[in-house]
Amino acid sequence: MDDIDRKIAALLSDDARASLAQIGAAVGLSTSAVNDRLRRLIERGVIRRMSADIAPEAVGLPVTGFVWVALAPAADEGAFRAAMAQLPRVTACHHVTGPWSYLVQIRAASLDAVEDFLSELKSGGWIARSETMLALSTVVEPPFRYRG
Amino acid sequence: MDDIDRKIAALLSDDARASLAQIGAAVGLSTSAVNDRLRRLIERGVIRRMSADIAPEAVGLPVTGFVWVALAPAADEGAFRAAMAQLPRVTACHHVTGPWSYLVQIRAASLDAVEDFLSELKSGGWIARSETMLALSTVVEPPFRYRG
DNA sequence: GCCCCATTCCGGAAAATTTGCGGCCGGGCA
DNA sequence: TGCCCGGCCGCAAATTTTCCGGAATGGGGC
Repeated sequence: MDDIDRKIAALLSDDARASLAQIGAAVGLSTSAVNDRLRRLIERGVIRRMSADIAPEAVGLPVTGFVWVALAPAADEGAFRAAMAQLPRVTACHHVTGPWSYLVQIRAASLDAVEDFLSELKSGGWIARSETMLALSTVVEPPFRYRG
Repeated sequence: MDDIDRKIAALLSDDARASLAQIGAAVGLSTSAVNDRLRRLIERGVIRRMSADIAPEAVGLPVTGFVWVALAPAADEGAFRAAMAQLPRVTACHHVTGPWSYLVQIRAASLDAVEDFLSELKSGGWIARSETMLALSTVVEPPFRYRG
């Protein structure tokens, strides 16, 4: 994990389709050397995947919501996590410090869909309390992974 | 933007290195047809980019922080947005509903680095008030784009 | 019904890229 | 000095992408 590896990681973060020759030219290595490093970066888990960043509006998911969740005292936290990990509309879910236990980010087709999501959370018996905020506009956004 | 396009988008979200032949086999099209559709998806902006998802810990950024920001009344909001867009440590920034104006997500090398970020925000004169929460653990996370 | 146009598909050839070697070089070490 | 090992290079084979022309498909207009 030297500077060249970091530069390769940054280049591929920007354009995962860059050819080995292009990368090699940028970092001063042959295609073979770049290929070796790339293989090692993937093996070591430095590169977790190559992913297409999909425009959420283009697939009918224009709404971004943030849901603060306080888990119910009796809730099965493992099951909650498993459920969040499985839902394709959940784009992020973190256990956080502060008054809430989880911060869940979702992408949805409409405000109705956001409401449906909250209903599911409640009827699942997981949450004691929640608060939802919507994104009005987005300045910076990580790549969106469309999971169908 | 039919079902096949959506399936291609989903497949490439999962693995941007899948060959046209593999995708073709999955959706029942020839490589040429898949190539046509891929080109159009990119042209139309449905696919915004192909990106390598980097493990943040592997590049020395183990800390995830969420900063809720209330902008100072006199703050230049455009400049604030431009600054957020430019900072490589800012992984997300949304204008949101609720008591705060912005939600800023960052990746940092340490708690000290988080503090430094907050100091910069304050000394920039942008924020009236802020609250920071840290991620204790992560259940779901979008791809991380390493920007150097 | 018929023509025309646009769109999307296909197969195949050419170009580009990736992959899989063997060999070379330089640093660490006994 | 001599050996070993990691990392690099160039080259050739295999794979993939790109770039055509031409064939189906599905409306619109007459």
